[in-house]
Amino acid sequence: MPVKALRKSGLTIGEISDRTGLAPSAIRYYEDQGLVAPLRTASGQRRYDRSDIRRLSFVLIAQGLGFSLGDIKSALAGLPATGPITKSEWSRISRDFRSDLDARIARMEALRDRLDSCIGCGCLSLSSCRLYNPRDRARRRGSGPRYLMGDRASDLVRDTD
Amino acid sequence: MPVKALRKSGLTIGEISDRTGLAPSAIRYYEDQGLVAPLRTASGQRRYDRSDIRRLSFVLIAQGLGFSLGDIKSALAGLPATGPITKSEWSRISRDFRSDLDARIARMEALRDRLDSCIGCGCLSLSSCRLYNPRDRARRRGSGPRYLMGDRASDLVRDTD
DNA sequence: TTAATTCCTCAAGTTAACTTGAGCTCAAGT
DNA sequence: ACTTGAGCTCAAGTTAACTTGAGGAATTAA
Repeated sequence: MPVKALRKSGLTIGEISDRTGLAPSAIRYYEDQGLVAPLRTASGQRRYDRSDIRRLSFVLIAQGLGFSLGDIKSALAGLPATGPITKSEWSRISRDFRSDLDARIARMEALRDRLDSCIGCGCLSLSSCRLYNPRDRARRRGSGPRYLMGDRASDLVRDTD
Repeated sequence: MPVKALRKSGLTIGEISDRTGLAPSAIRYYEDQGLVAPLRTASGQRRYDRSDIRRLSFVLIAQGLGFSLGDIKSALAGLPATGPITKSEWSRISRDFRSDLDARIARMEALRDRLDSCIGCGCLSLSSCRLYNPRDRARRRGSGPRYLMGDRASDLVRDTD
């Protein structure tokens, strides 16, 4: 039989850690959160597919851009939980993710371009200001109900400050 | 004397809350963090300047874009802790903040434009990939030392996945 | 066959950014 | 004068995203 026929059954968590820069504990945590689903050996050790490196790299990057694991899980929804991911599947992710990214980019650009004029002129207290986009990003940390950015924008309509 | 001569001594926390959409508890928290410094009445109640609405709106927006309160505090450093903020002062903030914003925008655009090709082709595992920018954003949550995105990029050089 | 690594699970700790609640004071309306 | 709605402080709880540590099993290197 061909020399290079037998492939290892998968990558260990340590190898994945080395390849992605993620701590093993973080990788296990992502598994708990349903972001990655490695196989197990008979003795219970995790074995990852090579494609999981790519998957986890995506998690890392999207996270660095401020997306929550929940956001990322949604973006990844529909991909096969295990096994290689095709180029067309990544393309779909790309399309779905793009609107999110575009919205964020637009907001950043608006802040960048308007910091002078917008903040300087008091526009920030207008509910119509582009920087307050109620439909974008439901950021929440801490507990209990918290209204989202822009939810009470009606209170901001008066521009007397 | 002129009819409208006497101005109220300042805005209460409730008024600030209504105008910014921030919960009073959040506003007090920001004060603890040094982001705003209201005066106090003889009895100890907080009294805000009108300019604090603008200041807090900036906090809200920057936060929504993923900046930490620490980042924002730095951006705000140098502004007078209390009293009105001039247009030129906001312009300075704008300039200082702009490079941060530009870096983020660039990274988002890179991800947006390269999701297909970059992730699809395995470029994500290259340390040279633009999406891994070691100098950008030291995100940390949780405890203990954690290496930053890109710190171990050398482990990612092999592109065999 | 040790000895050293690496891995496993599970519980508990950590940080940021707040919220909630208790207990009390203050201010505003009638 | 009173009652009710704001405010105040301080301690403790919460969520996300992990880390750390204890106690134990499995792999790998020598």
